[in-house]
Amino acid sequence: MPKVSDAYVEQRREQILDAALRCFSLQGLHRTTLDDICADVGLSKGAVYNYFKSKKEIVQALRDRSAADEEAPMSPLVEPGGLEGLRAVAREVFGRMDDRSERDARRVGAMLWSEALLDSEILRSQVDSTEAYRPKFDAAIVAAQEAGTLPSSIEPRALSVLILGAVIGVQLQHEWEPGIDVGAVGEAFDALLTASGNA
Amino acid sequence: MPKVSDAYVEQRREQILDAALRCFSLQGLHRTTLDDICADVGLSKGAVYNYFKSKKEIVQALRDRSAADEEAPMSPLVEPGGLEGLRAVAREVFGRMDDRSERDARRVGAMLWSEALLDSEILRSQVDSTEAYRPKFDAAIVAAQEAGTLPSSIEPRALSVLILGAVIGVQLQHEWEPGIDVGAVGEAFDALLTASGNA
Amino acid sequence: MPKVSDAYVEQRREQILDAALRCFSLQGLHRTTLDDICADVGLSKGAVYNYFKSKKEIVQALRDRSAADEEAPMSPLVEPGGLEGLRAVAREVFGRMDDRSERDARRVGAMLWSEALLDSEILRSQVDSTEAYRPKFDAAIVAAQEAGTLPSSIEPRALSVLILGAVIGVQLQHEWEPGIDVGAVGEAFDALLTASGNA
Amino acid sequence: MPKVSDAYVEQRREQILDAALRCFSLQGLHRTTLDDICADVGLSKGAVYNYFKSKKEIVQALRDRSAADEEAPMSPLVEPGGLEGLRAVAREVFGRMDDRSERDARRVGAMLWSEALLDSEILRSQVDSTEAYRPKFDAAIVAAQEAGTLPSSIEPRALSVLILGAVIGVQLQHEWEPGIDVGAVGEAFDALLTASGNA
DNA sequence: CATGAATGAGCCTTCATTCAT
DNA sequence: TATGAATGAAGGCTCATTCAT
Repeated sequence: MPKVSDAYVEQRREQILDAALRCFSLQGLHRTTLDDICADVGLSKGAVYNYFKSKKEIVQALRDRSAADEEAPMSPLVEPGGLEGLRAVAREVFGRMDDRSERDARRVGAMLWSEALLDSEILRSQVDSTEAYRPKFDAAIVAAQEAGTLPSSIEPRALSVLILGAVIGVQLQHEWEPGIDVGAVGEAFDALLTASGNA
Repeated sequence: MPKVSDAYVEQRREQILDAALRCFSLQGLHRTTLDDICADVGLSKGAVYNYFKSKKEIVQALRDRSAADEEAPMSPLVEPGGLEGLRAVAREVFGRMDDRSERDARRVGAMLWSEALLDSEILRSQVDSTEAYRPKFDAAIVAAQEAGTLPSSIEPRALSVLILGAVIGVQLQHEWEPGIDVGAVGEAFDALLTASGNA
Repeated sequence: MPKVSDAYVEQRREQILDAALRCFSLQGLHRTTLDDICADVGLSKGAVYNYFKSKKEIVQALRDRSAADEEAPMSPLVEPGGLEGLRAVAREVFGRMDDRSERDARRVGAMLWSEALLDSEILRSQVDSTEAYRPKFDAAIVAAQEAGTLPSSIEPRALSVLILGAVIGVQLQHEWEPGIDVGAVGEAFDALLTASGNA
Repeated sequence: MPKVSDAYVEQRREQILDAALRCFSLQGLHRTTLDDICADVGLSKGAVYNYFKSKKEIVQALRDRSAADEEAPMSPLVEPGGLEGLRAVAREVFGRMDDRSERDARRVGAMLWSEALLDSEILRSQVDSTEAYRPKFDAAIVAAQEAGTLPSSIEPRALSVLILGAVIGVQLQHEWEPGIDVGAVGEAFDALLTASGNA
């Protein structure tokens, strides 16, 4: 019978993950030490190890936590769906890239993209979360094609890879060069998509 | 004064970089040790340190070396330029993503994208090399717009960020999921671009 | 002042010691953690620390507890005493080495033999308990010599060391190689002792 | 091609093992840290790890090294063999127990007896080395029985276990209580063995 | 009395870097 | 130049012990 509630445990885990996110964003996954995280969260090493049994588990938890955040902006794919859905998602996603409060999450997210190349568990989580909403992407594309607002010659799956790729790549460039006007990039995407439908 | 010719030195450096590329591709920048690289290249640690004064310098050299490889496929931007140039570049770039012989380079390249978030020198090299051909991108886009084959409402710079982003993001996804059909993605890109010009 | 009876306290202590014995037998004195013991006994760490003020004290208590068990089989040394007493003790001791229910106690006992080399308190307890019955050994030997059933040229003290040593060493070998037939070893001891008396 | 000779490597390994033996004898296997060993041998930790890849490997090497030392005193079992061989071995073994220069080896040896209960590799080495000379023991006993100098009713294997056990147990007692006169114990053994043959 | 979260010293191990040969 | 033994600063993780509830 635990002395503290599950909510307390969950809260502690979140605190630790928040600290880890800050540290990772600042120093990277590998240069951040457990001591850094402990100092940031204000707990001893032993305490942290009561909530996560290894550094890798913290990284995993962070990766899993971000999966949820990635799914939210995809809802327009279902409703209204079609071209409008794709445009709404793009608006949302490109728009959020300037949100300061999510900067650490975006940076660490990008680091995990690299980590996924080397760590099969990270990769699994990464791919799973991407594949979770790819069908919605595909469906929206198909709907747009059927509505005649997107060239029907394009393979839906390929286009969804292309669009998701653009989001990923623009986000990376934006972290490299914060001066990049992601708002304009979003508009360019919107214009391109819209124009291609009027062909 | 060196007893050996510059060519010999350069050759040795290339051998070491080749070995490092293989190791980094396999184990990542941080998990690869100098011993791994030494074992791969068949030299002692002391020898390696005669050509690079630190592990970081090896990483830097690799990053710089890849800059050259990135510039080559961009030549169609100048000649023929315009929409055709953009399409030719895309064809080339997406086409190369399936080239097995460049897989290590692509993987390490992707790792460096992440490293650039943390290391200002890597970032500098990364941004410099990107910015080196971005003007050509922009020029080709402007040319296409003037030729009426691309919507003139799109901000050229934003579109170049979007396109480069797509390349980056598709490459990442392809490394995560080798099953992705990058050829089809290239075609999708081509179709999208072409269609938007006929609006 | 304690709210609970001494009997309750004693019972709890015994439960903890039983758990510790199982853990130590399985993992050794040093590899066993307090958490292991707590898990085995089903108490929290705080509870355990209410009954023993350190891990070392648990080890000590176990060592002290085994002293009692070691004294019991020695009673034949007094009655009937002499060669018969020695033979009876040997029968009893070698016979018990196959008792599954005492296996953990034997294993931990052997671990404490090693620990006694390093810890003066364990050593003290170990030596005290051995020396407690050594006089009886000596007396039985002397009695046998006087009865002419053991060579009088043998120094009693030396023979008692030899016999106790044999018991210790056979027990160790038996734990290393459970296949050893300790019954036969007991008979060999008996035969040797008997034969030497008929010289 | 190693810069240093194999002999140099072997010498370094021996130096480290010697240091480890001193530390283990003083503080035990578990309380001794790598730093203790490094300080004793006068090398850095990194250097020690060039010769042994873990602390456990040092322990193993020590255990294996002692196997050789244990075999040497057993040669009389073959020549002259029989009862005389057994007596000669006993004389040698009990005689060496007072050798100061082998004290650390004896103490660590005893610690390994305990460790063998928990570590299957140590156990393997321990049992292997014991079983290596047990056949010679058995053969000498059989020879003595055939010569009529040992009761033929005794099972040879059981007697060899008993004798080896006596050596082990006496050694342990001697380390606990250095005051024990092992010379006298050796004589007691000799007398017992001799007397039993005259029955 | 019981609980178990928190502490923090300490341990084993790794690895970039140096330097005598 | 090439070698690889040696260095030593960290880093991840463990665990006996404490103490507020």
